[in-house]
Amino acid sequence: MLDIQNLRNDLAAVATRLATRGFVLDTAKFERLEAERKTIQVRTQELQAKRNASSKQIGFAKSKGEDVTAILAEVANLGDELKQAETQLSGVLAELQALLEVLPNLPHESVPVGASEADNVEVRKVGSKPSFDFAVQDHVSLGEGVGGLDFETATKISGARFSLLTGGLARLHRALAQFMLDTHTDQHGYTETYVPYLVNAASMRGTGQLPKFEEDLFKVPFGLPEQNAVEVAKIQSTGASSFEGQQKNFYLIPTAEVPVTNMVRDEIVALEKLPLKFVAHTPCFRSEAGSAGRDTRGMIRQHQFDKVELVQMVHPETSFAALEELLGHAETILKKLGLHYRVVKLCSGDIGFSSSTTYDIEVWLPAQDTYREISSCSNFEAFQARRMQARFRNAQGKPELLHTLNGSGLAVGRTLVAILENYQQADGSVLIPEVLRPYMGGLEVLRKI
RNA sequence: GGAGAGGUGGCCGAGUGGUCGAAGGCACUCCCCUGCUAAGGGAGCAUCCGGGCAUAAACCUGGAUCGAGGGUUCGAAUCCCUCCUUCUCCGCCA
Repeated sequence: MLDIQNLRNDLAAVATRLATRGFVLDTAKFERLEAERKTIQVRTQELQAKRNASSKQIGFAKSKGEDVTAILAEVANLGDELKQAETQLSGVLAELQALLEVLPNLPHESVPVGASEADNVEVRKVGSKPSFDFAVQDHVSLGEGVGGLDFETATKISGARFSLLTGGLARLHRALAQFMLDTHTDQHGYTETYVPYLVNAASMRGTGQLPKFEEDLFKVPFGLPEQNAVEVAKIQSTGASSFEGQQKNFYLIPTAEVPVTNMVRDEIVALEKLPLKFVAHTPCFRSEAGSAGRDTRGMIRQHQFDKVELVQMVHPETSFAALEELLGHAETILKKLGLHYRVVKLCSGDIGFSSSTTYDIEVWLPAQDTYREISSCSNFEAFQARRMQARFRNAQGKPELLHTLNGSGLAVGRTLVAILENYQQADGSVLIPEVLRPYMGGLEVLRKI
């Protein structure tokens, strides 16, 4: 969430910066709501002050045994007016909040301005493309060739966009996750974290998935069955205010970013504990709404995939240094695996909703003859922290919003794809990168069956 | 799932309708005294949001917040309802 002070003080500048990411801010609406808010809030607070003063008087008078009927008469008709003002105020505040919640973050000034993916800026290339003196296969035929990659059965069990791994491939998948976790905990100073995969709406709101991107999530109803509008109205007409609590939803996490970052929601972290660095290996669930027809072959785009996620909560002054550091941590994995990749700085039109600055790491996939995203590392500055009220106590002892960052280190499924394609041999077997062999019981190659 | 007890500031904890945003303690900050591994005295010390204010800080002033939401009342931390959540015991369970 953006700082509302920012919008109040310099609405035009905010609108201009949001425009660079293709977002049109309805400034007229904001100004109207803000003006309404101001008058109504001032009036409401005046009425409240009046009521509070009178009530205090009554208490005071009563304690001295004086007659209070005169004061009581005075406040008698204040009630309705106040109630009306309060209702109006909460209505305007809710509207403002709704407007604010769907505003994306401001791109950092260092972010290149651009409209789409095509305007992203390549930062560096690391390693080089492997050369093959035979016709390369893609990961699907390689996986089926060495045995253990089975989309047909996955489709039977669940449907499209799921995969099933068995045997050596399943172990390689596990080996990758273990290797990544070990590297980040042993060498990069992250604390390993095991987190819930089902989270509540407040957590999704905190990191920015809700309210705007509900259709991208898997929602799991829990508790009482969902009521229809008529039933809801009936329940509410009985004066029950608890309707909300009787039926709720869980959401399957689309990334470990959600549960891990929300660890600090509504917390005030001691200064000396910063930076907080967590790593978690979790499955991720995405509905992939709107991506029908894209990447339908293979493991590139799935409803369920594993990812090792790096999350940091840092002092605002160090967040951009932390982003570079975190990006380096993700790159380390690719380097150790001997995979060729490039780092891309996303342009203003391509960065995610909550992000201020994002680097993507794209791994080389020979069969597709292209680079594919395998990690995304972002600094959210205070955007998520403001939504979550995640703070630290600064040197002056005052609570201040943290900066949050995260990045994939790495997407496990796509790393598996990259290894299959980059380490393939002429005979259809796949070499296992050396760093993974200890995790594979010493196995050096996945042989074609 | 059943029974019971709780949820109050950074932490502990008092508070059953009225000068309560909240005693006391711990921690922290500043000052004084004393002097050397620590003691005494004093002061300050929740958060968020408005208005004064076009702007940073400061200041003045108002409002909201005692798990959440709703209700009763001139007035709610306190009474009522619902929900969430923690703990203890029992049951069930990987």
